Amino acid sequence: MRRFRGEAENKVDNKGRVSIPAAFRRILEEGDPDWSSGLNPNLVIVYGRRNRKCLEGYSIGSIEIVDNLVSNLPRYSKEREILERLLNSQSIYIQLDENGRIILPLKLRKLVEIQTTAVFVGMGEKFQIWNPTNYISDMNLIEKNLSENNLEEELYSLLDNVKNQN
Amino acid sequence: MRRFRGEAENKVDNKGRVSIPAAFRRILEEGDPDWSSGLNPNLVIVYGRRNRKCLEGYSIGSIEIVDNLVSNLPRYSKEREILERLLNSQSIYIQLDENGRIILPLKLRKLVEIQTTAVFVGMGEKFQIWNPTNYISDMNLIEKNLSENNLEEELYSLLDNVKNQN
DNA sequence: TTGATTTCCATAATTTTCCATGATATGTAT
DNA sequence: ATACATATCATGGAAAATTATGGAAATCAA
Repeated sequence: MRRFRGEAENKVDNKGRVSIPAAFRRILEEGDPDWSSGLNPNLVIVYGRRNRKCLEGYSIGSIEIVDNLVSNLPRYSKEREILERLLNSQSIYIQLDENGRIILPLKLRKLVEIQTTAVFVGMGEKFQIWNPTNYISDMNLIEKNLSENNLEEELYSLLDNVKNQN
Repeated sequence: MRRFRGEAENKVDNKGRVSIPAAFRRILEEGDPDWSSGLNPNLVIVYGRRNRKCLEGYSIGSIEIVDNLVSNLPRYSKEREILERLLNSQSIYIQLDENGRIILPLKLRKLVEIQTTAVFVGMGEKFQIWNPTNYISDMNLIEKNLSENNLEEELYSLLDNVKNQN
């Protein structure tokens, strides 16, 4: 499965319309089991991640993996109900329009402080949508953390450890 | 099967009429085997959940899954009888009207303290209907619980464990 | 009849769809 | 490479359809 990669900055009009970057559309199309040439792909936007000033976009395929994991938990267990709250109540289906745009409801724009511009950030199996300024801050925070503690090499070495466990 | 996602706050008039959020209607339509374009879908409202100040709405398809689970229990077992009580005697069929509304009987509104406004909360295979204030409290309770006990990570890791069991 | 319930109509606000345009890019033949 | 034709993309505006909601007429029940 191909992944969401790269960054793009697009305009948001006062109805909340934004273009999804063309590169991301291709991934959404591939990831939507109902999609076929000529149709407009669906996606899911999750807005409920704690401590995170951004929205997250998932292809239908990716979100179904998560949904199915939740569905395998005991139906009325506390854990499942909490997860449904975090994942389902705090998310919405959206379908791209004919021009490759979606509309971000006002509620979500306010939540992540998006007004006239949105940054789309590829994150592999999902992508994020940021207020441009907040995105820069978040990037700087990561950079700072990495350089101050010289973490980069250590971080990448994590990858090999994971591999060894498989 | 698509899932109930997102939150919506709608007015309840003094006859008990409320609009079902349009996004939820689509799911109810898809989930009702008798539905076809032009008709109004049915749903089931369960009001028998203990310790929970909300109503729960199921598509016909979803409630049948739950019903079947109950039917798989020994016919005259105590457990089955109790579950039939909670799920069957404490629930009703409702059909949407021409405008996408249902009427919530006074009895149910009193039960969950709904007066002029109701919040609809997507919970995957079902949705919940809350008094707005009670919903906020419930959400805060979850938040608090998650952050105080640093449970979020643990909760998400549950998903990975589930995966490993397959 | 009288109160309650259901059906039907009306409307403002929102959302969706459709069309238009300039900017980029992609391609093709000379 | 250059020039020209063809797509695709990001964006704006406006028409059309849908939603949420209130009120009134029609039906029903006791």
